[in-house]
Amino acid sequence: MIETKNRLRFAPSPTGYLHVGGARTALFNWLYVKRFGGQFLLRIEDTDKARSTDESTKAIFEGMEWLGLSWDEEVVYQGANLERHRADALKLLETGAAYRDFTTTEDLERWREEAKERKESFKFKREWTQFSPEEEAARVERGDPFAIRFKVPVGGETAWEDLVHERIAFPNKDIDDFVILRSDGTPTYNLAVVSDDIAMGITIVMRGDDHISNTPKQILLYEALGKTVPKFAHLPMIHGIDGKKLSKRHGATAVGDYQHEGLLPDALLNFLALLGWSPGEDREVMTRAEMIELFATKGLQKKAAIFDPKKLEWMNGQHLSLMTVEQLEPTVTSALVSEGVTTKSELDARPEWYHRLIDVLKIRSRLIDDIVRQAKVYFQDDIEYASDAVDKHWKDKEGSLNILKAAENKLANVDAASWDEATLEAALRGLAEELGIGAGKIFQPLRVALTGLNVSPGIFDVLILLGKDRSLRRIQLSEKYLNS
RNA sequence: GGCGCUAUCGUCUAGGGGACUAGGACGGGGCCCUCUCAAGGCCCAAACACGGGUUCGAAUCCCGUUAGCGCUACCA
Repeated sequence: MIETKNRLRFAPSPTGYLHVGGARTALFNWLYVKRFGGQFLLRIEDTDKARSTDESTKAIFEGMEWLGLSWDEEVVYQGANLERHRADALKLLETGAAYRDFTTTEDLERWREEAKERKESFKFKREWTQFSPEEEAARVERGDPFAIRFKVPVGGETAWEDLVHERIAFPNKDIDDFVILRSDGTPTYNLAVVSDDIAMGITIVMRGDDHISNTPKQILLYEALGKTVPKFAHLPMIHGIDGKKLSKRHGATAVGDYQHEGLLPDALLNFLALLGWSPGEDREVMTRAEMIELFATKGLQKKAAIFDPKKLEWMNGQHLSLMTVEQLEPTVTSALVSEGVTTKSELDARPEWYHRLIDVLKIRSRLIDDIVRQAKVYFQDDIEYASDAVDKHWKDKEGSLNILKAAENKLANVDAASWDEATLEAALRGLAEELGIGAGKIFQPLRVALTGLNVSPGIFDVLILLGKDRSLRRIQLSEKYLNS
C-alpha cells in the first residue's frame, strides 16, 4: 500500500531554547515528509503556563528557520484547544471509558508515601473512588472537586509496531488509570496530545523514545475515542560525552549557540542526522537534498548517541569546502561586518578580490569564525607581530633584514599589472637561487613581515591579496621593526 | 522497587547465520606532499559487554546476567 497522505508534526514545549535534540527530532520528521510526501506541521505545546514563555516560542521559530526546516501549515498552539480537550474527556466519561475520581491530592500523596515506606509500588485502585450512582450524583451536585481518570482495561496488553523498535508491548495491568482531566478542568499531557494529533490528522508520530511509556496510554485513548491509531516511531536520545543526558554543562546545546558560533545549518543538520540514522554504504557528508533522497526509517538507530563536538566541527569544515564561494559569501559578509572587520560597501567594491580571499581561507577553516579571524590581516593597515613568529623566523635580525631588503627590491621591480602568482613566484624563487638559499628561508621571514604570523595561506596568495602597495609597505615596516 | 528501551573500536556507525583476518568516519599516532598552516593521499593502534543455548556454523537468532538510559505526577 502506498501512503499518499503522511502528516507528521514536531511538538516542542516552549520552556527553553530549541535544543539540538529537539532539532534532530524535527529534522527526521521533516526528512520523512520531504522523502515520502505529505505535510510537516509545527505545534507549540504551551499548556504548562508556569514554564512556557513567548521568548522560547520565538527561539523555536528562529532556530527552525535558520535550519531551514519549514512547516507546511499554520502553527498550532495547544493552549488554544483546551475546550476540545475537555470535550474529549467528557465524551470519554459519557461512554464509560473514563470515570470521576474524587480522591484528594493530599490522600493521593499520603498513600504514595506509605506505599514507598512499605517498599511497594504504588498503583491507583479504581475501588477507592467508586460510589453508587446516587452518591456520585450527590457529590457532583454538591460541587465536590473531581478529576477524570481513564479506565485502563484490566487484562491483556497494549502493543504497537514501532517504526524503529518493531513490536513493543505493555501489559495493561502495569498501566495506571491515568488522569485525563484535572480537577481544575485542564487536560493532562496525554489527552491533549492525542486530541490534537487527531484534530491535526497526524498519521505518524515521530518523537523521542522518552515517550515510549506514554504510548500505550495514548493508544488506549485513540481506541476509546474511536479513532485510527497512528504509526509511532521512537527516536533514540542524544547524550553528552559522559553518557548522561545532554545538558548545558556539555557545552552548547541550543541551536542558537551554534548559529552564533559560525556553524553552517547544513552541517549541523548533517551531523545531527548521523546521530541516530545511517544511510548505509558509508555515506557521511551529505547535502540536505542528498539526505532527503536517502532517508528511510530502516536506517534509524535504536541506541542513544553521544554528541561529539569534534566531529561536528569536522563536518562543518567538510561543508565549508563543499560550498562555493558564492554560496558562502552572504554568511561570511555578515560575519565580517558584524565583527567590524570591514563594511559591506568595501567588499562590494572589489568582488573578485573578496572571492579570492574567501576561496583561500575557507579550506583552512572549520567555522565561519575561523575565516573571520584569518581575514582580519587583509583589511587593517597596522600590524602586530606575534612573538612566536618573531622568535622563530626573525631570530637572526641581521640576516632577516638582509633577506627582507632583497625581497623588497625584487618585488618593487615587479610591475603592479603583472602582480600575479607566476611572476611573483619567478621573482622570489629567482632570489633564492641568487642568494643560494632555500626558498623557505625567504618565504618564512617574509610571511612574518606580511602577516605578523607564522601561519597563513601560501605566500603568493598573501602577496596578491595584500596587493603591491600594501605588501611593500609592510616589508618596510618590518625592516623598521628589525632595525630598532 | 516496578515497567520499558538499549548494548560492535574512546565517539558516530556498517553488518541481519558462512562473504569477518569485523568495514567506514571523527578523534589519536606515523609517513608523504610542501614556503608555514590547512586541505589531500597513504599507513598504524583501537570494538562484537558477559554466560548459556539453537545450529555443521552466531557479531547476527533465543534465554539469562550485568550495565546504561527512560518512565513511574491532577509536569510536558
